[in-house]
Amino acid sequence: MFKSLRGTQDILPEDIKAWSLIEDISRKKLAVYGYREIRTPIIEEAGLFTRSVGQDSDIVKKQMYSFQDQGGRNICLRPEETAAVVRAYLENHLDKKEGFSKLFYIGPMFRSERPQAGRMRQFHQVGVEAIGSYSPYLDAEIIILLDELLRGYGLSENTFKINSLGCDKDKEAIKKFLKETFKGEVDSLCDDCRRRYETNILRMLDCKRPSCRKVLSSASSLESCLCKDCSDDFDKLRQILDDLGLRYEVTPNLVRGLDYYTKVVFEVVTKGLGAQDAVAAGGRYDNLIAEFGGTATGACGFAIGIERVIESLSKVAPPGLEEERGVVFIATLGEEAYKEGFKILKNLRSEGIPADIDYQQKSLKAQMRYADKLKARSVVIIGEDELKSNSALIKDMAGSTQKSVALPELTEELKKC
RNA sequence: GUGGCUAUAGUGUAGCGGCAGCACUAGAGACUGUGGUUCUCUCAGUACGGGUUCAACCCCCGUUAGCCACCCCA
Repeated sequence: MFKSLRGTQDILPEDIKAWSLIEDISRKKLAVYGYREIRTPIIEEAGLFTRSVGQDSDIVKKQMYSFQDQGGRNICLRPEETAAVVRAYLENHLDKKEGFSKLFYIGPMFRSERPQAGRMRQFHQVGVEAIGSYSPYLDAEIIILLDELLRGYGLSENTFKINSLGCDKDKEAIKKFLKETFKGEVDSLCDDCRRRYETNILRMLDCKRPSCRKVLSSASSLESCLCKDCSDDFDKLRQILDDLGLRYEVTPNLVRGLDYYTKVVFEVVTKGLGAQDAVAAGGRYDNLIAEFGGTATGACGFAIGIERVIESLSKVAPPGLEEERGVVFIATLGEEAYKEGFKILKNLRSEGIPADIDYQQKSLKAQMRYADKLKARSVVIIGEDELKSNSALIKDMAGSTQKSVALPELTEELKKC
């Protein structure tokens, strides 16, 4: 027997309701905010991500599904979509056509991590990318949009964490500052932090070990490393969010794992998710467009983890009941009646009335039981007697009443109920 | 990738080194052609591969998968 690959799952009909709900709410809200959908390929040139996400990031180093295709090209399954959207933006000259673009996507991403609750190897994101502005108002809009989306899904207990990494120069300055500050204290840090000191020094700030926290606390006020512009913009963003009444926490140790982030970064954690509690995250990436060969311009975006939203939703709110289709069930007795019933079935469906029939020609009792399971609103019953009089019985399942109707009037009659 | 825990019908769960039970679900039926309640019957299981033993679902090892934490991230 074949099984789905590790870290992948089938989304069954019974689960689909939650998924389409999230997709529908997202599309509606994103349209209100002026975002337009973009779909990019699932496979991309691997270099797209090594360049943008970062050579040293875990995503690139050990989580990408990469392979060589028949032409010897290095291909990978996209581990995230920001880089792909920027690639598409430049490749299709959106920068020339519209200058400022608000784009969103919904789709699967792939990372070969060890699976655990809220962490799949194929997972799905709804994300937005607004390209073409440096304004803190855009940052604010995006954070507000994220808040509205999450609330729209039904997630209300969200904590917004924000921080500023500063521009490219500031980021370098911060790294250098950290390198020098902790030069003499590397030995007192945990194994992970010693590794981070070499590979991704910013991540050290994220360490949860109390001993490391103690050592690192002296560096927690990185805001002092920001240049005036970055610091002013961060202040401005906070001011806007305050004015709009969005609650957030400034989290100085919030660092994103993707290299392209600059200036403001944010993350939303929600309840009921265990260790993988970030439902959404994002930030600015003002260098990426130029990095990919475009004219330097600002950009900002986020991605929401759909599985995590659903997971969290299932903890806070029980799933709703199955939607009523108001289906009409056709029950027949005998071959001739079945033929007639099959015609009626086709006519009802042509009229847009949901209708079903049994394909095994079971006993009437079994057909009725099946009709009940389908939550049929009415059942059309045709047997020998009905065929003789060219009529059918319509049974109302809720009221348990039935009446005889001439076949030519059947569809009209069923439309009424 | 590291560590820990777990694995019994489709689902949820008992059990014992010696015939694997229960509930739900599914299917059939309870006087000729009528659902929901009730009753009866039926289908269906010890994840996989080794080992110990007269005998393994049970003990041991490995594999796989899931869960939890780390790591990382959505």
